[in-house]
Amino acid sequence: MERRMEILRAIVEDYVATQEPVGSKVLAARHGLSISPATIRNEMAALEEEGLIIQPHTSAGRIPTDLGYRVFVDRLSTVKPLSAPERRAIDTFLEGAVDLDDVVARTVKLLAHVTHQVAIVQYPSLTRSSVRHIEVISLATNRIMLVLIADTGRVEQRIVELNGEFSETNLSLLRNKLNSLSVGKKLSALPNLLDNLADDFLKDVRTNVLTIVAVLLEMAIEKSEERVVVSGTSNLARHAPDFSTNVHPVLEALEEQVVLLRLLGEAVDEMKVRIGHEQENKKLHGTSVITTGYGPTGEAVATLGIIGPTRMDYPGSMGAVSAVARYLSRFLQDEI
Amino acid sequence: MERRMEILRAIVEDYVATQEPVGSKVLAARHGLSISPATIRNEMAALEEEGLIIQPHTSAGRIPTDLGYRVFVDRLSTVKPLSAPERRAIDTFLEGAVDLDDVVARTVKLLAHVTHQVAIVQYPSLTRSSVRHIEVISLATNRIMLVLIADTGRVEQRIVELNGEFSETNLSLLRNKLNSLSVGKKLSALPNLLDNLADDFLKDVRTNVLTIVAVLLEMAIEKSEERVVVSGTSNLARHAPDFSTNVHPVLEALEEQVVLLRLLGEAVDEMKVRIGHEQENKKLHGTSVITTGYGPTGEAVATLGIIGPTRMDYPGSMGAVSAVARYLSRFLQDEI
DNA sequence: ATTGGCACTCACAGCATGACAGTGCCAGTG
DNA sequence: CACTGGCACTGTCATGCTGTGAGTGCCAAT
Repeated sequence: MERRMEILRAIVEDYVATQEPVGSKVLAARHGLSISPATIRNEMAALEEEGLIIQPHTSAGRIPTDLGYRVFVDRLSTVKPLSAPERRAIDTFLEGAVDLDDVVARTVKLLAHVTHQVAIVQYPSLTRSSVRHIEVISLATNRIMLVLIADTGRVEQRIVELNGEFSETNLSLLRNKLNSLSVGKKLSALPNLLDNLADDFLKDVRTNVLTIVAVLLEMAIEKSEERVVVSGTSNLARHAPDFSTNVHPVLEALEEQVVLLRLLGEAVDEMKVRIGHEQENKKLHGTSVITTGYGPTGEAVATLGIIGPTRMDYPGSMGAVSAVARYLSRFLQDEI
Repeated sequence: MERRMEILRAIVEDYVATQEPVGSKVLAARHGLSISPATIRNEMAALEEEGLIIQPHTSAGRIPTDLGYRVFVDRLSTVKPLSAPERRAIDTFLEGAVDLDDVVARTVKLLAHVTHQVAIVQYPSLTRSSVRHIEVISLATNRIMLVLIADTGRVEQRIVELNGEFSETNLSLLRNKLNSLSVGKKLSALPNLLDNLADDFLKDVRTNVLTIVAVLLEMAIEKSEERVVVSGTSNLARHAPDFSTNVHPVLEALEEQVVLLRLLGEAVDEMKVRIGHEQENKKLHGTSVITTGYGPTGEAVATLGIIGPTRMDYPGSMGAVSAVARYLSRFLQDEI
């Protein structure tokens, strides 16, 4: 049984490396297994029986099934650590980022670069952030801008059109109240915290205050998980000989924020691997996704990951994803 | 001579529609030209002599060269107007956009959708914008956030780390000075306008003021042209049978901001078409680019456009690009 | 100047062929 | 009883051949 798993491992590694169905002979030769091809054939038949490998046609070697990859991944005890140059690359890549946009943009490029896959990075989730500051800026007599600054470095702004005038006095009153009520609190708590805010204002400005609060809540809650960036789509071409059938749906899927967000899922700390048909989205059968959470405090505030063909280098990619997440978390802790 | 051009037009249209080399016979049949195939052959030979068309191999029909497309496009007097449903689609698509990010994101999706090509939209250039407001927000004792709001709707922010304390009094002094000096002025004028600002402050905060001004100028000038968004990359797959050789470099090119910015070029009002080898970037030979400027005042503050295979529907695409630019300009005028 | 006719050229699909990689099965061996 | 060598079998793939058809260029006739 142990030997059979060893053979599965060899098949996966060989197939990932060569992209070609692997037969009993080369397997015996290339992988220092001290058993004969005939024995391997018997084991292979058993593996095929279990649904872990298949042969594309009678006279071909075997390739792993999604289930085969699954078992392979589950039996990995350690992910491949990054090489020294890779570690240095990460450092220099992130160095000198000026703001969160910059950090995220650099990270996603970096991840695409080290894994040679398509990288996806989600901005820190607003619902998991706390308020650092809320600013209300007067742009014109009946027009203000709301700026919401979260402790994760995210900044959201929105212009609000008002009815009639809103005095500078009222503005600073509002600003103070907003901040004293909400700074340090979770964004998800805002609706409750700001519930009665308008009562403290005179009747004639109350509707305006209500409008502003409504917009603020919209910014904080509704738009909250919205931002995701993608990089390295050209890597899809690298891995795909059978292309236009294969890549078109994937590209399509990657263009939809909703799909991406579902792909990343709820931010959790541990690494997740979804292989081929394990994914709900039909367009992404044929690809695997590796995701993990990241966050400045060590607690996940968002997710990042990669997506690539099922025949990918799992140990390597998993190592890279986890390393980049770790670096990013550390960086956010220091800088933002 | 006029007839020859008519034949070129027919060849281009037929080839764009069918994707297949077009021969003299079908040309005579399908395009109501009241001349015989033999005559067409003679004209075709002449067109080939002039370098406007070629035949991929001896026994095949003709396809236009880049130069052929060029002549075809230059002789277009009118671009195809959009259909009523398309116009309605634009309206509903842009309706309800809440801020500039939203507008730009919707526009690029829209453009990709109506043209079935890859769409590129540049954010309004900061150097062509004027200052609407500058805000300085205190986040912590030695940490402030600078927010720069431009009249084009663009908002840039940056966190600035300070040396030691910076009092609330100084903050509002700085805020007032910054705004009174710069509101309504072009961003490009900021360096001169803010040159002596620090002199008005006491010595002990002067370095901090200098830091802040430096960051502000960096935001305004250096980062200025930086933002471009792309959508519809999956459309590349739609048009490409000869794929992995063809699309990989294009995808690569589209991932580089620098390339995109060079592609869009200086924002100018009139529509530009660059066909195949007319482009500097080698990766984009084989594609054509249609760009045009847009801006709320009718004056171009940025560029948008599409990129697709040289064998594209030029009249239709040009119509769509110009219409979307017009709608977007109008929308910005009203809303932002 | 235009056209019908004709010989000519290639690309391409269809088919047969042989080489080859890999398998499953079976009988023999320690 | 697990392992192995041998062998017949199967299906893919590359190769080469052939006929067909689309399309051309040229020429003589109108």
